[in-house]
Amino acid sequence: MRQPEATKAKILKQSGELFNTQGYKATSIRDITRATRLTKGAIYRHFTSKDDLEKKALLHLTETMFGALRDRIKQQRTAPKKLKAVFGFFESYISNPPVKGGCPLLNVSTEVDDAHPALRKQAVEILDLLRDSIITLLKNGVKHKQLRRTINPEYLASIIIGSLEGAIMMSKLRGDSRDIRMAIRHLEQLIHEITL
Amino acid sequence: MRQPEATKAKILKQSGELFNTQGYKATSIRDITRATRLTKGAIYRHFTSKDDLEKKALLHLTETMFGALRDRIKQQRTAPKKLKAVFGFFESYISNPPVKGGCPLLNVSTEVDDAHPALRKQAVEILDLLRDSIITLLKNGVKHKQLRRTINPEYLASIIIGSLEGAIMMSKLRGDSRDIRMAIRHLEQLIHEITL
DNA sequence: CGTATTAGATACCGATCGGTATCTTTGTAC
DNA sequence: GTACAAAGATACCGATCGGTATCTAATACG
Repeated sequence: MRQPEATKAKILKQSGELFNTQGYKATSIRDITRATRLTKGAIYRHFTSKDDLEKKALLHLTETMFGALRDRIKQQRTAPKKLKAVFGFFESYISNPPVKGGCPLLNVSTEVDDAHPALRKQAVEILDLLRDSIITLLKNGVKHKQLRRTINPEYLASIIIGSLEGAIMMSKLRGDSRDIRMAIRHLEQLIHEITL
Repeated sequence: MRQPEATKAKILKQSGELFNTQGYKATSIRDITRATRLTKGAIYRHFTSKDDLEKKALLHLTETMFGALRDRIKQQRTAPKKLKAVFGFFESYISNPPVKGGCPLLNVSTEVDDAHPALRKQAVEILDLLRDSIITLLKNGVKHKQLRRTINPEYLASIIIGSLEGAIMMSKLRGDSRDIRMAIRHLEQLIHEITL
C-alpha cells in the first residue's frame, strides 16, 4: 500500500485545487491534510515547507493547464483555427474547468504582492509562456500565408490574453459564461479581419 | 484629540489599502492595528467583526474608485471622449493608482469563492455598477448621434471592462504599463469604428 | 527470517489568529 | 468641579497557524 510517488502526486493535485480556489495564503496545511486524508508528517516528508509546496503545486497546475491547451492547439492545422482552439480552451475554464478554481495565472497574479516574490516570479513566467505560445502561433500563421503580414503579434497576443483573462474574471464572478462568450465573439471577429 | 469619526475613517482607509494589496483573508487585525497605530479595542468599537470591516472597507474602496471615475467622465462632453476618459482612469491604476493595490473589483473577485458569499455579492454589485455606467454612456452616445445606432451596448461594455481588467492584471504583474496601454489602443480603435 | 530504511502518524512547539471583558482616559453637561 | 458616557488601551481567551521531533509500521534486501 505504500506508494510514495502516488502520495506526492495526490498532495500536489489536492493542494493545487485548494490553492487555486481558496488562495495560497488562505489555504492551511490542515486543509490539505483533510483533503488528502493524510497527516502533516506525510506532507512534510515530501515537501520542505508550505512555500515549497505552493511553488510545486503551482508548477503542477501550470503543466496541467498547458498540457490541455497544447492538446487543443495540436488538433487544428491552420493558425486561425489554432487561435480559435485557444479561445475554446479559455471558455472551458467556465463550462468545464481543466483545473478547479479557474485560471491559475489569474488567481496567482492577483494574490501575489511584493511579499511573495517567488510565486510572483513564477506567475510572470506563466504569462510569458502563454504570450510566447500565441506570438509563435501568430508568426507561423503569417509565414504560412494564413494571416496578414501587417499584423503586430506582440500587440495581438496582449489583446487576446487580456480579453480572455478579464472575461474569465467576470464570468466566474457571475457564475455564467456570457462574458467569456462575448469576449470570444469579439476575438473571433478580430482574427477574421486579419485572416487571408 | 478624540475624534471618533476621523478614527473610523482612518481604519477604513488603512484596512482598505491592506485588503486591496495583501488580500482580505491574508490581512489580520494585527496588520491593521500596526498600520493605524491603534489597538484592537479601537477597531472593535467601530466595527462588529472582521467580516463587517471587510465589507465596509470594500464599500469605501468602491466609492473612492467610482468617485474618481465619475470626475473624469464629467470633464468630457461627448460619448467617445467620455469613454476615453474611462480608459485613462484604468491606465491610472498602474501609473498613478487612486487606491493602493490596483483595481478593487479585480482583486476581490479573484479572492472570493463560495466560502465568502457576502463579499462575492458585493463584488457582483460593483461589476454591475461599472457595467451599467458604461452601457448608459454608450446609449447616450447613440441618442446624441455621436455613436452608430447599430452598436450593442451590453456587448461592448463587456468587451471594454474585460479588456481593461485583464490588461491591468498583466501590467500589475509585470510592473509596467505596456499591456494596459496596448489594451487602450485597441479599445480606442474600437470606439473610433463606431463613432459618427 | 531478520534487519535497515523509509513512509507516514502522532504529539508537541511557540506564535498568531479573531474575538471579548475589563479597565483607563478623554470630552461633555450640569 | 464632579458625574457620566463614550473612546480607546490592555489583557486575556480558545483555536489554529507553520513547523519539528519522535515514534510506528511497512517495504526492500541480505
